[in-house]
Order: sequence, then structure tokens, then C-alpha cells
Amino acid sequence: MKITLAQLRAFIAVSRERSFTRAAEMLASSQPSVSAAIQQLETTLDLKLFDRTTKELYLTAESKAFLPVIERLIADLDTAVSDLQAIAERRRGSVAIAVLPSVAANILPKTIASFSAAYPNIRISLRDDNTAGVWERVRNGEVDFGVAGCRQDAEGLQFETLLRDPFGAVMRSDHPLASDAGPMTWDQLGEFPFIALGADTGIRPLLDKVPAAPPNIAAPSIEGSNIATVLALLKAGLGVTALPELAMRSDQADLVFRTLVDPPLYREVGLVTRSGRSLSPAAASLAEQMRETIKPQWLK
Amino acid sequence: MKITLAQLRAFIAVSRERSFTRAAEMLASSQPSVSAAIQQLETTLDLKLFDRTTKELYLTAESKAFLPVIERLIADLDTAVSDLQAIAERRRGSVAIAVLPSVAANILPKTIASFSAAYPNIRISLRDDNTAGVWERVRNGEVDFGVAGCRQDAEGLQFETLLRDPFGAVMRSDHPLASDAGPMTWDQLGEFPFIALGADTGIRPLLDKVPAAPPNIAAPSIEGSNIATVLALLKAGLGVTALPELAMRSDQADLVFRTLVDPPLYREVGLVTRSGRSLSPAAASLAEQMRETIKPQWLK
DNA sequence: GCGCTTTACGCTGCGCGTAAGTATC
DNA sequence: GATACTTACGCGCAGCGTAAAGCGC
Repeated sequence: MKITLAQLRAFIAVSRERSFTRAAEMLASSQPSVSAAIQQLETTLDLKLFDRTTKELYLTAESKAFLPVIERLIADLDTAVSDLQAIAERRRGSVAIAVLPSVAANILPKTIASFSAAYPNIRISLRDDNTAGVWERVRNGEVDFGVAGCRQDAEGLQFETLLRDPFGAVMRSDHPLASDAGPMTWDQLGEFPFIALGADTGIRPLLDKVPAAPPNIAAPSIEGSNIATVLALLKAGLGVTALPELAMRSDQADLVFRTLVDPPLYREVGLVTRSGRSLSPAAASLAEQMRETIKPQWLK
Repeated sequence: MKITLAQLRAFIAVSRERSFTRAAEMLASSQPSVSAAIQQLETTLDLKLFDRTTKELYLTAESKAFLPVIERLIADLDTAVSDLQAIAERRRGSVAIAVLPSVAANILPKTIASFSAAYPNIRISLRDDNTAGVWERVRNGEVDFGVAGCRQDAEGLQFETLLRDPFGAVMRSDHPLASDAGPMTWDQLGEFPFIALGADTGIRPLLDKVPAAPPNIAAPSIEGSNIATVLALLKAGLGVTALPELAMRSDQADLVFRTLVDPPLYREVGLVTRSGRSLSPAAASLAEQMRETIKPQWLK
């Protein structure tokens, strides 16, 4: 015969109430079923748990010893379960994500505002990094998911596009190319010193694959290791570059962005997750919130 | 939906084995039933516990946190249950009893020898006391049960006769009455100084109710507070007394016991238990052993 | 005779096992 | 195509509730 949690709960209820009838009320059950539960427990353990007459009910010495153990057991279980349910219901928990700086600056504030309003007790841990760094942090489980550019070597990882970020030329506002703010073509960049990003960024490989790009893009005058550096170089008037729009939107002072066409180039930015691994409830909600936030931008 | 221990055990098994199939083997169950158990748990908790493909199975962060709690829970439960079963099977436990000195000397050695042989790991705690003391110790729960004389004021206590101990006259071997060893009558005691036991013993009240007793029994020359004292007085040749046989059997040196008849008087000696309260398994066995040990004597 | 527990009984439904289905590698 | 998990399905049985019986005061 097998012990069940219901039997243990009945045991606790009867012990506390010192009455089968009141225990049944407490358990929102019928009195005979409590009776049966106790009898089964007694049969299983081969031990009398209660000395009972119609008038009084006593715990035996054995059940007196058993009771606190079982009470703690049931309490621990209930605690564990309600903790889990709190996590499931997003009343508790935390999410760690890694995102591109451009995403952190331009998208996350809205996303996090909405998310925190909906789930005020979820802690969010945020790291910004370039595409390679984001992917690595997702791969090693440091974060629940990431937001970064697409990559080919998605071994064990999954990519879901959130937005297509259009490339444009960027130059100082007094640069010859800055006289017009509209779209321009790749070959117009050929006459000016090109300031490129390092090869370990997600942007550089994309540029290297543009057939219409003039040779100075592949052989840049200067290379900056990250966006901030490149923008600084641009502001110093040392050349032009090509960047996804989002990457410089947060720092437009003195700079002009002109969308590049013929052909247009996009950086796909999206969610990076471990394939075959589910997100925690809170992380899933945050990811969903991110999709919601970006959707309008998507349509742009 | 309700959580069951089977589900929790399935959760532990799958977590450890990282496979539903192997978990099912471990649980001596079918694989689909393990599958169902996990699904029910996931439904109840509204939480994914495992990320599973046919190839690999991972615990989610939540179940990783849940697992050790549940493992300890189940381990504690199993421990508690097996402890109780040890008690039920008399592999562990202890019995405390209070008995009359005469019983301790004449009956218990055999009883305890048999009992300890059958249940070597049960500790026995033994106190000897007079009838009043034994009853009191049973009443206040100091002992599991007692062996003593019968009493009327059995409020909440129960008496079960084990043996009828015949009264006899006791005197020093050089006493006139000691010339014969056979039965004698009460009135023969009338001519000699009577040494009585105190009124707080179980024996004195019995003597006071013998109609055939000569007046010197109710008005004794000397009163001893316990058997040992009375026997000492007898050995000093200061008089005669009337005692149940068992009370002096252990100390016959220099004394003669002659059964009293017309009418014969018996002290009923038996088990004293709290009514409506069950004995612990070990105590029940010891009581039973006592009945077995005494049965032959009973027939005497 | 009253109050509480146990027994009796019919029912629902859960859970098991077998077998077929499905997905992933 | 092999392997492992999931779904489908039928069966048995455990547990519930109602109702009747037993039992101690």
C-alpha cells in the first residue's frame, strides 16, 4: 500500500483538530474519507496513529513523534510549490539579458518600462555587448537570451529577427556628403577616407559582403574597435562610415545619417536564444514584450 | 489539479536519469506513465520542468532549484516512514514498565529474557513500586503499563488479571505454627502477634476484608511500611503475618509459608493500562510475553 | 438517545499499460 | 531509419460522497 500526500494532510488535520469531523471540514472533504485516509495510513505503517473513542481522541506516542516531521514536510512542499507558482506567474524571478548597445539605448527603455509595469517584482539584469559578445553570453548560459545581429555559426543557438536595421552613411554635418540628407549610393563613399569597425563586430562582415561597395570600405583608412570610437573619429572629421541607423541614433550631435541604397543593406537584429531550451516565464514575457515594442518599428 | 508523491518521485527520477525511459525503469513503471506524471506536474505548476528533445534532456532553471528541495523532502519522508516501520516491527523502540517488587523478582526475569531474545533492540526501563505507586505511574503516563494488584478506583485505567496469588501465613521456621508446612486457617493466627503492612499497600486492604480473620490482623502489633521490613521483623521472631506467596518467595531463608484456607484469599495481580489508549507495539509485545510467561503459573 | 466514527456501496475518474503516432537526429 | 517521447485508448481500481450501522457516553 502506498502513502499519499492526502493521507499525510489528513493525519495533520486530525492531529491538530483532535477530531475526524472537524478535520474533514478543515480539509473540505467528507468525514468518512478522512477516516479512510487515516486507516490506510495506519495499515501502511502497521501502526495505530490515534486512540479514538467517540468522546476523545489521543495521538499515540509514535504519531506524536511523526507529526512534527510530517508537518514540516508538508509545509516545505507547499512553500516550494508556491515559490514555483510565483515564478510561473511572474510574481517573482529575474531575467538576465545581453543586448547591443544600440538596442539598449533605443529599444530597451520602452520595453523595460512596459515589462516592469506589468511585472513589477521581476529583477532585470542587463549587459550590453557587441554581437559576438551577446551570442557568447547566451551560449554559456550567462543570460536568458540576447538581442543582437544575426550570425551563421548558430551552433546550439537560435535567432529570431526582430527588426531590419537599414545601413546608412554617416559623416560630420560639415562633410561634403552631408549637404543632402536623403538616400545615397554606396559608390559615393568611394572618394572619402572610410572609418571602419573592427572585424569582431557584427557590422563589419556585413559591409564586406556588399558587392556595390567601393574598395576603400574593405580597406579602410582607420579602424575603430567599437561604435563609440568610430563616432568620435567621425566627429573629428576624419572620414565617413556606414552604419545601421540604430547604431548612431542615440548620438546624432554633429553627425548626419544618409540611408544607403543600390542596394539597400540591412542588419538583422533579433533574439538569440539557446535552441531546445525554454525561457523562464519572466524571460519569455520580456522577450514577448520586446517583440511587441519593436513591432511598430518593424513596419517602418 | 493535485500534486502527488508519485509525480515528485517521477520528477526526481527523470532529473537524475536525464531520461524518461530510464526513469521509468528506475521507478518500475512504464515510460508513458512517467511522461504523464511530469506533464501533470508541469500543468499543475504551470511551469516547464524539462527541455526535452529525443536526444537530450535538460532541467530548466526552475526545476534545478526545485529538485534539491524535493529530493530532501522525499528522503525525509522515506526516513520517517521507515523509522515508524522499525518501531512497528519492534526493530526499535523502548518500553517502560512499573511492577511490584515480587513480580520483578519472580516473573520478570523469565519474561524479559524471552522478550529480549525475540526483540533484541528494544530497550526496557523497569521500576518497581507498590500497587499504589504502579497505578500512579501508569496514570500519569510515566510507564507504558504496569503490573500490580487490582484496585477499585480505576478512573481511566484498566486492569487485566494475570495471576491469583494465594495468601499464606508467614513465620520464622522456629515458630510454633511452622511445625507444619501444609495449609492452615485464619483463626490459627489469632494467638500470635501480627505484623501488618501499611495501609498504603495493596495487600493490607485485602486482609481487612477477610471475615474469618481474627481481630489481631486488623489491629496488628507492628506495622511495616513494605514487604522487606515485614520480612525482617518476621525473621526477628516478633510475630506472624499473612502475605501473598509471591511476595516472599524470593526471600525464604528462615521463613515458612503456609497457605491460608477457610476461606482462601487471593491477591489478583495483573496488567494496569490506560483505558482507551493503545500500547506501543513493543509494549504490547512485552505485555503479551508477560501473559505467556505467567500462563503456566496461572494453572498451578 | 445523542454524537461521533466506522462500514457499506455505488460511482466517478484518475492512472496504468499497450500500442500507435510523431519528431529529432 | 533508429530512438525516445507523446498521444490514444481501454481497463482496473482507488477514493470520494451518501447513507446506514456501530459504539461509547
